[in-house]
Amino acid sequence: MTTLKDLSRHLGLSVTQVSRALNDHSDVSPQTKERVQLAAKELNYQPNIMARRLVTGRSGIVGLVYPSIPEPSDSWYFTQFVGGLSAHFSRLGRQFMLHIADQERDEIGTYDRLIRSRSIDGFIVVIPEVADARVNFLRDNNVPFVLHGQTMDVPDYPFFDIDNVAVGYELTRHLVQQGHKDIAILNGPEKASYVQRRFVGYRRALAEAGLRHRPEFETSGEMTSSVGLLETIRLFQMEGRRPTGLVAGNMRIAKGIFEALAAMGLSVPGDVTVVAHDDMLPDVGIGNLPVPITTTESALHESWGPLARFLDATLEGAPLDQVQEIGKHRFKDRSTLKPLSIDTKMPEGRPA
Amino acid sequence: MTTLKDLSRHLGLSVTQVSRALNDHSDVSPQTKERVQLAAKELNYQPNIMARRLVTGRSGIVGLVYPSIPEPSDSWYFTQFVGGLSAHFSRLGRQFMLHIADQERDEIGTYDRLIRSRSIDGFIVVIPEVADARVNFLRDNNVPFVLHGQTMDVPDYPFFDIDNVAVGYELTRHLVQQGHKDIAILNGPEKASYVQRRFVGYRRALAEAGLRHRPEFETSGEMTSSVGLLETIRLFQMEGRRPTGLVAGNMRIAKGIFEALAAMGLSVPGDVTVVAHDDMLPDVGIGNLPVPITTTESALHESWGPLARFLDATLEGAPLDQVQEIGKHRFKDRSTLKPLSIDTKMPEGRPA
DNA sequence: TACCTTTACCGAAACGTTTCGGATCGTGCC
DNA sequence: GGCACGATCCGAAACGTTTCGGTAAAGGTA
Repeated sequence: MTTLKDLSRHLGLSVTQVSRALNDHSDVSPQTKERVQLAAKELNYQPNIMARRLVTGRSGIVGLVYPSIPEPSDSWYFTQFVGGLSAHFSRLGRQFMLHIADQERDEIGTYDRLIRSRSIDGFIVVIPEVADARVNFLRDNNVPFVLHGQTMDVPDYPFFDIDNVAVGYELTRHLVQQGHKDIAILNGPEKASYVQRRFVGYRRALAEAGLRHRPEFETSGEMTSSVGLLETIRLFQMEGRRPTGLVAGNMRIAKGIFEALAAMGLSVPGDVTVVAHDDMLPDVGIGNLPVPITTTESALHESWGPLARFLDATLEGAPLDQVQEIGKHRFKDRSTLKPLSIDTKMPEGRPA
Repeated sequence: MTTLKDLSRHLGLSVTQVSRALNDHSDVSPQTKERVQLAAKELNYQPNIMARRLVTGRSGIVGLVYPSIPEPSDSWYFTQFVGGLSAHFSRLGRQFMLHIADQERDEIGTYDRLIRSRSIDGFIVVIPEVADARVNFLRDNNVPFVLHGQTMDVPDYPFFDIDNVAVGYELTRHLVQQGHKDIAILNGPEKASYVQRRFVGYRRALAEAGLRHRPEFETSGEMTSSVGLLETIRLFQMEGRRPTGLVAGNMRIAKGIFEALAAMGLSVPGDVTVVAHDDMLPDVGIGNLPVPITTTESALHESWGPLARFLDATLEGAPLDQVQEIGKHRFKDRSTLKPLSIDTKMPEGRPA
C-alpha cells in the first residue's frame, strides 16, 4: 500500500508538500500539484482514512440510527430512505452507516456511544416527534445533524420538510369548499410532529369556515390500510353525527377507508368524499384506488437529496439558512374526474 | 474527552499499563486491572477508535455494496437484509456500512476503493452469480468476506446458503410422484447461482424418473408476479406439449402463475399442480394464494444471523470449516389439503 | 551468595496523516 | 545594496492508541 512517504520519496518532495498538493492547498505551485496528482494516480495512492481521521478528529462518516428492525409495513419507507440516502452520500464521497439500535439499549444511549467513540460526524434524524429527545440531545451536545421534518418549536437546526400545516389545511379546505360540514381526519402516529402539524392545518381550515371542531373526528394511528379500515368503521359507528368528508394521512389509509366504505355500502364520492396526502410511495398510488381522489402530492424520495446535501454542507460549516428548506408540494384537484371503468391496478414489479 | 494519557496521570500508571489493563492483557495484576476499569468508567473513558484503527490497521467496519438504488419490487428483500444484518452487527459491536454503488462506477471499482482506503475490514456479498466477479476479486485480494449463497464451484470461502439443488430436486420429485410427466420450472434471474442450482435439482429429478428434459420448460426472469404471469401464459401458448406441473422459484412467481391460470380458465390442482419455494417474505405467503400448495420453506431472515456471525468470526481468524454452513429447509407437503372456502388474505401491516 | 524465573511495570517507537512555524529563493522597490 | 514580500517548500510535532523490548523487584533454587 502506497503512503505519503512513498510518494514523497518517489517525487523527491517532502511529505508535507505532497499532502498539501493532494489537498489543493494554496502554497504549492501548479506544476507540482500536477506532478503529484499524476504520481498519486500512477502509484495507485489512496489516503489512509484512519490516519486522516485521527489527526482531523473527524470520521467522514455520517449515520442514521433506526430504533428497531423495520416492520414489514415500513418496508417501502425504509428502502426508500436507506437506499436514497446511501446513494446520495456515496455520490458526495461520504460513507453512510446504518445503525439499528438494540432493543435493549435506549436510542439516546446509542447516539451517545457513537458520538463519544467519535465514529460518526453527523446524523440524519427521521420521523421527529413533537418534542424529540434525539433532537434535544444532539443539539445540546453540538453534534451536527439534519432533521427530516421539524419539531413543533422554531427550528434552530438544519432540516428538510414539507409544509404539513398547509397539507392539512388545503385538504380540509377543499372539502369545506365542496360543502362538507362534518369532516374527519385519519392521521398518522400521534407523537409524530408531521401528524400534529396536519391537525393544526385541519383545525385552521375548520375554524376559518366557522365549522365546529369535534375532537372525536381526529384519529391517529399507524399508516396502514388496516388501521384506515378499522378507524373508518369506528368513525361511522360512533354516536352522533357522521362525517361526510374524510382526510387521509396517506394513500394506505385512503385504501383502508375505501375498503371500509365499500363494506358498509357507502359510495365515493356519492355518500362520502375522500382526500389524502400522497407521498408517492410505490405500493399504493392513485391507480390503486377504485376512484381518483384529490390529493396533496409530494414525493418522499425527493427528500433524500436535500437531506444528504444539507448534512454535508453543515459538516463543511455552512450557515443555518443554507441548510433549512421547506420543499414544495402540489395540490391535485381530482374532484371533477369520473371513476375509470377499467381496472388500472399496477403490477408490483417492473415488467420483464 | 478523556484519553489514555489522562487516565494514566490520574492513576499514576504508564499509558502502556493502562492500555494493557483495559485490553485484559496477561502481564498486569488483577488489582491494577480493577482499578483501571473503575477509573475508566468513572472518567467516562471511550477509546478513540481512529487511533486504535490506525495502529491496528483495521477499521472494525463491515460493509455491503449494493449495485444500485433498490427497485421497488426488491423492497422486501432489501429491508430484510439491511435491517437484519445491521441489527446483528450492532449486537456484535461492529459497525455496518451500506454502500450503494454509483451507476457510473463499476461495482468492482467500488470494492477496490473501499479496500484500499482501508475503510472496511470485510464484506457481506449477496446474490452471487454463477461466476461471480466480486467473489473472485475479494478472494484474489485476500479481503475477508462472507457470501450469502455459493458460486458454482467448490466454495473455498465463508458462506451461508441453503441447499438449492435439493430445493429444485424435492419440488420436482414431488410432482413426479404425483404422476406428472410434463413439468416446467419458472425460475429466477438466469445469472444467479441459486437459480442454476435449482435447475440442476430439477433436471436430476427428471432424469431419475426417466422423464425427458425439455429446455423450453425452463424459464428465467425477475422474481415478480408479473413475470410469473407472463411466463405461464407463454408456456401454455407454445407449440407442443403443455406442462401439467409447475415449479415456481418463489411465492411471487407462484402468485403470478395463479393469476395466469385463472385467466386461462385452468384450475389448480385440477388441471395443473403448482409447487414453489417459499422464502417466507412478508409480502406473499401461502395465505395469499387461492389454494394451498406444496412448498420448500426456508425463512430468508434466518440467514442474517449466521452471515453476521461468520463474518465476525472470519475477521477474528476462525478456520474455514467454522464459517461455512448449509442452512436447513423444510418440505411442506400440502398436496392433500383442500382449498379453504374463506378468503384468508392478510392485511399488509400489523393490526393496530 | 549467585543465578534464574516470574510478575508487574514502563519508555519509546510506530501507524499515516495534517499542520504549525519557519526556511529559502527570486523579484521588485526604494 | 538593502529590504520587504510572495511563492514554494520543508522539518517536526501532533493526533491516541498498541506493542516491542527492556527493567526492576520478588521469589525460588543450587
